[in-house]
Amino acid sequence: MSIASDLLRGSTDTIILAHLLKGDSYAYEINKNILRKSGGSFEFKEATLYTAFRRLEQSGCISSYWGDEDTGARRRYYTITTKGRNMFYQNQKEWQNARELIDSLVGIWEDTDGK
Amino acid sequence: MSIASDLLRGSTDTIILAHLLKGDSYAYEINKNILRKSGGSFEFKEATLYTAFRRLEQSGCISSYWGDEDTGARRRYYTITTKGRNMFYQNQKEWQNARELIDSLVGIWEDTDGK
DNA sequence: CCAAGATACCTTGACAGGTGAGGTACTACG
DNA sequence: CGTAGTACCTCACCTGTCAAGGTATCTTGG
Repeated sequence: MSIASDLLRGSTDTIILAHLLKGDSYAYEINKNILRKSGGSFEFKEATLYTAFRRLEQSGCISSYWGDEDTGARRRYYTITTKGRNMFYQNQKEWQNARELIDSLVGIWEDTDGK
Repeated sequence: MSIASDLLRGSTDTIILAHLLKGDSYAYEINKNILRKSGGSFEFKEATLYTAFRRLEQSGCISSYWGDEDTGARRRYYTITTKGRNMFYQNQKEWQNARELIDSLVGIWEDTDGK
């Protein structure tokens, strides 16, 4: 049953910022990109997706504007800000630390000390 | 400042189960082992720690008994159950999947498709 | 001897993020 | 015309974290 969502919880914002680093996009498209990149195994729930974008905008990491398509559903495009870029690099480092920490804590380690 | 706790959120139970896999222990000791293993960079907050143990016991993954030390603070020891063992191996697999997924989503990837 | 710190446990209330369930509006297809 | 896809949004609920408070015992330094 899909990927345990609590494991992704701390990476939601970072994943979104990573996509916007490549250029402006809109929530729905980013989610479909994630689905494709994960080989169909993961995408955000819609409620999670849109609240994440709102959170990121409110904290000044991204800014938005309406697309001007005159056909089909309207799209809200997002741009990553300087603050968002910094946040991303920071989060990326934190992820690397956390990953190594968890790896060392959930692995089947050999004894590290006598006793 | 320390490790972002949201990144650890989904691994709390797995980390505890991993320790109990090596033998019975008590909450405080496990937390200090975590602190030592992380090189002093991480340990659970007490409230988080004890609620996690209670959660695991209520879900049948661990069982507890009071230690019989007749000196010092009393200790509640925990034993991992068969259910807990299965849970651990399951969680460990999920962690590996999640880790790879996040790695692929927060990395600076090269283009994967034309456009 | 007594204060401080370590050991070891516990609970409560607030808060943040994820999510099910619901909604809107447009386009395309058969 | 009904269904499915695109694309957005909101609300109420649940779960896990954590600051803050508490209890009790033992050890160590002044």
